[in-house]
Amino acid sequence: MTQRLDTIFAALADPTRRAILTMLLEDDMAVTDVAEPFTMSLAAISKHLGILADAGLITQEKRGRVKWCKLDPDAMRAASVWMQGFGQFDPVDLDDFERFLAQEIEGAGEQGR
Amino acid sequence: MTQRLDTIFAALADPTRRAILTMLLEDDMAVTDVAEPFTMSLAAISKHLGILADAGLITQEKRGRVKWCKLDPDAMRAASVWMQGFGQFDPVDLDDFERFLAQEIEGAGEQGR
DNA sequence: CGCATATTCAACCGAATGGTTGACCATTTC
DNA sequence: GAAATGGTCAACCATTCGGTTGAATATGCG
Repeated sequence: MTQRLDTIFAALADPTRRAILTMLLEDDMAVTDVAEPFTMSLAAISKHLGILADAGLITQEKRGRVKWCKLDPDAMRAASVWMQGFGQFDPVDLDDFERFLAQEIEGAGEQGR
Repeated sequence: MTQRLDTIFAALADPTRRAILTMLLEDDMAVTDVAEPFTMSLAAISKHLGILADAGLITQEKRGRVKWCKLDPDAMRAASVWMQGFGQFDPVDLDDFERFLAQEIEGAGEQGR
């Protein structure tokens, strides 16, 4: 479990990867489509997706020559459970969250690191 | 905000730092006392605490020659809010969490990295 | 004052991270 | 079958990370 949290939090620590997760919240996507809004190479995105998959944050399924990426909430839930132990947080204001998402998606492709 | 999530998740990605946070859940502690259960050097722990403080996960206050470390739930809440946007997770079973904590604290000092 | 205690600083080290490029493999399409 | 498309692999590079050690800086105590 400790091992798992390591990889989950490490995966979440990168803004590109978080942006990818928020994109996948909209819909499942092929690797190439995930890469489209970013300025970095396809190989780099492919690596990021690999890290997300290792952490269990997404699953990848190959159908034909395209590999579909899909959000998998289990890992995030595990981390969330851990964090919530540190205090009972207020229920999330989903409007706030949507606004935040819109902003983060918008900024997704702009910078490398 | 994105910047902040970077440092928060990066801080949480290290098992030593998570163990420190769980220790601080019990009570505020001086740096030396935080270091006591670990096998690594005091300087290393001091660095870890600096990273936790930078991320806003703890605050440090110097009183006399001892620096007290105190959990600060705000940063964790910010990250938790972000994560909860990915799915409405079940309310946490606090008994489960306590059991998990006991286990993690126990194992805290055993390994370097 | 002089010594012990609490903590950080600085330099260093090996390993991991995030990115690049170019070659490669697999699948679909003409 | 040849060419285009989707994706990964491998080697490389600069930077960051997690740790070490030894010296330095406060602060408290007899």
